[in-house]
Amino acid sequence: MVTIALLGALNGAKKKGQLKTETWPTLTLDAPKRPEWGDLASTVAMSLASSEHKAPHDIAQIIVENLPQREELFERVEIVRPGFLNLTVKPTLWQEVLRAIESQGAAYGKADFGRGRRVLVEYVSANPTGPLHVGHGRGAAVGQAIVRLLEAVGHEVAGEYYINDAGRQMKLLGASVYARFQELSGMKVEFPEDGYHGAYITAVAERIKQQLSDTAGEMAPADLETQCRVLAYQEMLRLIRDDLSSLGIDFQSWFSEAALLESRAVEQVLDELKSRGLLFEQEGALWFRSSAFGDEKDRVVKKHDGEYTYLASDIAYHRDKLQRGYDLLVDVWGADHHGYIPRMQAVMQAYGHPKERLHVVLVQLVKLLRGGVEVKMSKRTGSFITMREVIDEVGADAAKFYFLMRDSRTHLDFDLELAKQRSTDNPVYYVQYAHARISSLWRVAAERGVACPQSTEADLAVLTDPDELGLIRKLSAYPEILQTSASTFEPHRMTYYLQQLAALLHMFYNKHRILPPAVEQEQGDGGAIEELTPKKTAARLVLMRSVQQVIRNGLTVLGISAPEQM
RNA sequence: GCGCCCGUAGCUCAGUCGGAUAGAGCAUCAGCCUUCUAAGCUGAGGGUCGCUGGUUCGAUUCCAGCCGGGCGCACCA
Repeated sequence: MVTIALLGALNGAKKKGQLKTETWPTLTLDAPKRPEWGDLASTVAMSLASSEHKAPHDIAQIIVENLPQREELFERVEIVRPGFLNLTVKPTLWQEVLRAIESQGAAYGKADFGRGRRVLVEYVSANPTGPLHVGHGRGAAVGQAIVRLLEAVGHEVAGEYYINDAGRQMKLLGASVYARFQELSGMKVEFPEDGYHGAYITAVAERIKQQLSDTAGEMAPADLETQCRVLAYQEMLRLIRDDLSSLGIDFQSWFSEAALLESRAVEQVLDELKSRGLLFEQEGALWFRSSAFGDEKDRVVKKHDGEYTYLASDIAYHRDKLQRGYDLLVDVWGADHHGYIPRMQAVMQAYGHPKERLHVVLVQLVKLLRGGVEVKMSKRTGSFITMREVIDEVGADAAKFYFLMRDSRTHLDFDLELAKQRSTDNPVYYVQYAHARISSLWRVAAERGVACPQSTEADLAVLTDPDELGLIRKLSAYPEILQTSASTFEPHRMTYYLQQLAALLHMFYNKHRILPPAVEQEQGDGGAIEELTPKKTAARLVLMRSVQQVIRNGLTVLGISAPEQM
């Protein structure tokens, strides 16, 4: 509404010939850092200075003169030093925020600029060779949050897990389990080099031994090994699904690499590229000319031994995604794969798309701490902390919140002790508690026979206290946070915002009364207690409901529960 | 060596499509106190935004070069 007024002022001034710039810069209004600078500030005057050949201050003056509805909308309009335009809006406008939250409910903050665009978010995609570890957990939380963020701004989104169920890793899995299987049968065997050493491998071997107890004796070793591979794979995939679902994450689709190979999609795709001169043979191998699209060098797709490289099936896989009609592909990868981005973006370009058609979100490692002390993990000995262990210890909500607290590109310190603490030192608890605390207000209100009015039934004009207006202002910022979060694929902005909102709520709650004291309670003669009229109670209840709604909306986007009580 | 990411308070990190005195939490210090839901509340100190140049009316933000950390540079996935 204020932006419209500003735009009106600019256009009005242009009509009168006071301004001549062709197209206005995008008008951004942000909340200034200091309260005395008003509610909203604009820097348009300064950014127009060069194209108008006028002093910023004069331009600001012109804008102010042309502001429509100046009296109705603004309490105060100020021009400060270089050319800041500081606007203090009428408190009545803030009431609109509460009405909007109430009427839009769960939709408050959402947008539809993604309308009509289909997006596929591929995430986790861990090899089905063992349980998920903590790093996968972070990728899972980030992926899910991005799916929901993109949905919230109107995209049609699907989450997909790409299963690497073909190739070397599977063979190693099978061989490792088979070796353990043989050991269980009393044979001395050499364990495969680069095999999987984890205890879970032996556990799988044991189960397989039981399952096959009748028929194992009659099977050829090769068949047995195949059996081991297939059964182990199935078990691992089930394990992964279970782990993910205990994190509250489910995928719309699971895409099998083996199925892709079986459909001969890889051959087709390579033929296609070949016919367009994008493949060439050299030193007995087949190469993709990715350097033609900005990659630093060309890449092998088919090795001299006739095997396809991982890249070959990845090209086919991404080609498949494009053919399924997605307008945007988002891949969530471990940060150690960053070098892979140029060649996959080359694939996009090879198919005539801009490289931005594929957006890769990188997720850095998680460093686990317990009470400030690092929990050492060693891949070599197979003693790593699984995602399951973390969820069992701290709970899915806390795990997700922590995974989403930082920019995914940076290393994350995750303190298990802190994450399970039920104190305000624990950010998850702090935010959820804000929500639960408001729920408890409804319970107490009911006990005391206080009705919780709709915004139309309450006189919101009594919300004039700086703490009240501060909360409302924060609530009004939510849509922009959500939308920025979505368009930059950065869920951590949401967790940060929620912590700030929760902090304001707790401060407010500690300082101000919302409900009148219970009748039987002594009124205490300390005169410093602020006067609480039924009108004020009603308005504050409306405010509290809005805060609760926004916290719930934010947590929901992040896939975290908003408990009624804790 | 080349490429990508990171470098902001003692610690963990936000912020930055260039904007006004750089923010939060933890820790530290100083008070207060047991409250509608309670595991506390209020306040204070703390910074050459890695360094050096450049562009600009204005740079923590953009550019270049350096320093430090991580990762990647396979006919592995």
